[in-house]
Amino acid sequence: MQGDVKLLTPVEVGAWRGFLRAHAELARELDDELVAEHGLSLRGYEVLLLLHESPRGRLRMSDLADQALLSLSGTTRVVDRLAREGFVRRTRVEGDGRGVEARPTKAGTRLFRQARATHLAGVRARFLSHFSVAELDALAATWERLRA
Amino acid sequence: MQGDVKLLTPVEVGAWRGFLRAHAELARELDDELVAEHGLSLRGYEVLLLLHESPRGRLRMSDLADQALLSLSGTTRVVDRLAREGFVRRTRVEGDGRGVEARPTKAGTRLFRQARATHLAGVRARFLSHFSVAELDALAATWERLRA
DNA sequence: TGCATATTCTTGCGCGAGCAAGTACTCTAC
DNA sequence: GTAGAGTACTTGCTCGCGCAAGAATATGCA
Repeated sequence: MQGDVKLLTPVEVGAWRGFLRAHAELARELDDELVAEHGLSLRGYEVLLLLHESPRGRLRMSDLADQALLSLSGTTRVVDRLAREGFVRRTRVEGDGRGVEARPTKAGTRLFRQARATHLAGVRARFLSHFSVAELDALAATWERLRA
Repeated sequence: MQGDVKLLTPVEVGAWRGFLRAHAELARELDDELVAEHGLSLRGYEVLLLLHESPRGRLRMSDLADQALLSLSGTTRVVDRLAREGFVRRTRVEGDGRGVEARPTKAGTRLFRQARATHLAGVRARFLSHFSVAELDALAATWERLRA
């Protein structure tokens, strides 16, 4: 019965489960850190990041959803929360009455900058610092390869 | 203001966000696949896997929680669901009346073997197949390094 | 022994997520 | 210009998760 399926080799298990475990632990730690120091979830940070990175400093809900790998309804609620706390504002899209854009308020930008310092330090300490530039390059290429 | 913080280099961004994105997409796809073909969540699969891998074919709730990187209460509910569907059974731990062990039923083992075929094929197709053995080895070493 | 403390698991509660249905607006075709 | 189809977002619902409190059992120590 076991023989029906070819199981993974130890190396394969190491590469795959290590990946899963690394992600689970990093995500949890980085989220805890942001929440503890800024009261901002990793999701909230990600949204503020995407907004700040976008060319016009704002994004339509659907674009935000795409970039955040989040459902549209999920995006609505993240933006709800950020808006309720005063970090983001909704505006109607010029020329399309159906559309809504989210953009950071001043307070949102301030929070983002502070949170970014924490977050980048965390990512460096827990992830980036373990690799040489060449290794980072190899990793980046790795992820790129998966997308094809 | 921007100058206060040293931002990530493009390579760093590629390595880090690629990692996040790869995980998000793989996890979603593999979960969808298992649910569609076997009505089993990735969590449920993981629990069945851990139970089947464990030396005695069963695990205490707390050990299962540790290995699954899940809270104890979360573990209680996953096992609840699997038990309700008849794939897992709870038994009291011999010699410790507080303890509970989970172990697969026959149906659970059958489901696991079927799901494993699907899942391994999915992991190979979406992840493992993109790498040489040497690359897998490097990846495994990568994750090992993060744990220290 | 017997009582306080610790351990193991479950339960109550609230939150963040997705799906499907609802609402509001736009576009197409006649 | 208006009906019907399409698009963009929000809302209702349900589910999975963690935390904190609770229940049951075990342990330590007088």
